[in-house]
Amino acid sequence: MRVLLVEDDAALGNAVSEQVADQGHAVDWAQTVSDANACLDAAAYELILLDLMLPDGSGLSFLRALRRGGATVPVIILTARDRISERIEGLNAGADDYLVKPFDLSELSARIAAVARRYAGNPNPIVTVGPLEVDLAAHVLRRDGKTITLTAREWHLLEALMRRPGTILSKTQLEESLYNFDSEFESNTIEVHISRLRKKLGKDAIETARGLGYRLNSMASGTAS
Amino acid sequence: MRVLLVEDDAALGNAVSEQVADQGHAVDWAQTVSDANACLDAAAYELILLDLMLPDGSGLSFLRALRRGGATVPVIILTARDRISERIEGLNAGADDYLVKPFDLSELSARIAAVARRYAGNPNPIVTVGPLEVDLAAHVLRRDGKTITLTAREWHLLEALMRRPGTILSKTQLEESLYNFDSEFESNTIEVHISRLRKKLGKDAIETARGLGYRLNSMASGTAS
DNA sequence: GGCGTCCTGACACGAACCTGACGGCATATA
DNA sequence: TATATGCCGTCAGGTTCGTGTCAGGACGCC
Repeated sequence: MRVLLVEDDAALGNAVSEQVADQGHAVDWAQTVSDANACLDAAAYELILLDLMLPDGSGLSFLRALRRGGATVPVIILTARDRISERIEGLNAGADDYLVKPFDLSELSARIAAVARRYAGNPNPIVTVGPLEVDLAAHVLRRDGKTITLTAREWHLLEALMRRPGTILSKTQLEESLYNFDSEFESNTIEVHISRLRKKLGKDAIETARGLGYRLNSMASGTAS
Repeated sequence: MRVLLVEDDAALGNAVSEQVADQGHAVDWAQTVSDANACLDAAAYELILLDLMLPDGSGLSFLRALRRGGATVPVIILTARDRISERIEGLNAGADDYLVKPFDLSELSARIAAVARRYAGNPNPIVTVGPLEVDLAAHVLRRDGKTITLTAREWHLLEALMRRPGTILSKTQLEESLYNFDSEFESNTIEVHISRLRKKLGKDAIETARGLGYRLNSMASGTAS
């Protein structure tokens, strides 16, 4: 994870950033609100550790501005023990959590790990074409609930076909999308890969248009052999 | 939201359930672990408030059992001020948050609101993948009850893979999550670390997809060599 | 039927991957 | 400071398996 630490106290900042780095995360340490904003402009963070008492402005309004801007990044507030109202305000301003200073470093670790776990990620978009469920990002393909494994070439081919479902793509076009150049020679590579794909996806998943090319059949319903 | 309160102290239980109800949520109040289990069988909850000191068993083991069963419901722990280790253990056992007794009721409200907000869109924290139990916070890894120790690099790699179980991650992606930058030139570091990880986790814990990358195999069941 | 296009099993090559070994480096211990 | 320990990146040799090629057959179209 990439973590932004916003904290003006040098000693605490050092300790925390070291601890976070030890946990294997990349840390950027901002000492002021304007530094923090600069960091946010420069990089994307998965977690922000935010001190509320900063020299050039309130961490609270920084947080509120962040949330108003639609940012969903988890924020953990670092706050003093006696400022209960501040903690409440922080949570209401959109913080996910807080740590009371002085805090145990192992507690910090646990909380960061909790956020990391929670952060685990939004699922990838899944496209369905006919009976096929495809998660292009994860390279997961399912048919009737059963997962099908494809090779690299087969994925590229399927991706090319899925980019324009229903429309016919010529062998030349498909070749180009596989190899990024037109093969000067003719070969039947595409035919072979189409054949291999059909064997996995089901015979009718890909339709051939004689003399023109191939297209994904979004209506297919047959079964794989 | 439907909230399950597990708390044996009558006075506190009354106060809390009243407060939660005032916030517009439905509350069920269980005074023992077995009561709580009965409630869970009977209804689905969006939030659990859990006291750790209960007459008929530890709230911690209740929580762990809950998580082991795959439950993703947010859990806020209610704990005494002086029990820091308990709080940490609680977070590691899969709690999302804790409140230190005695707590301000308005703070409780703020925390519930925070959970409600967070609950809106976030997916499951990952604790077990296949035969592996992973405690990211404590950096403890278990397989078949036996703990396995990993080196720093191995942890990062495993974390990256666990963040998206089942999806294929390219070597480049894995490299980035290890080093926070793309290595300009190629080495087989990832391959080597994958090999070392497999030796510890079991051969089939990580699947390789030739030409694409690697993925955690959540179905793995073989034994480590 | 005759022709061209497409399908598909078989096969061999080589890229991608695995893994044991080694040495550099950092940290711990005395 | 000297020694020991363990992690990590590199390398080399071995292995696996994806991929292109080819050939014979099937199919559609005139």
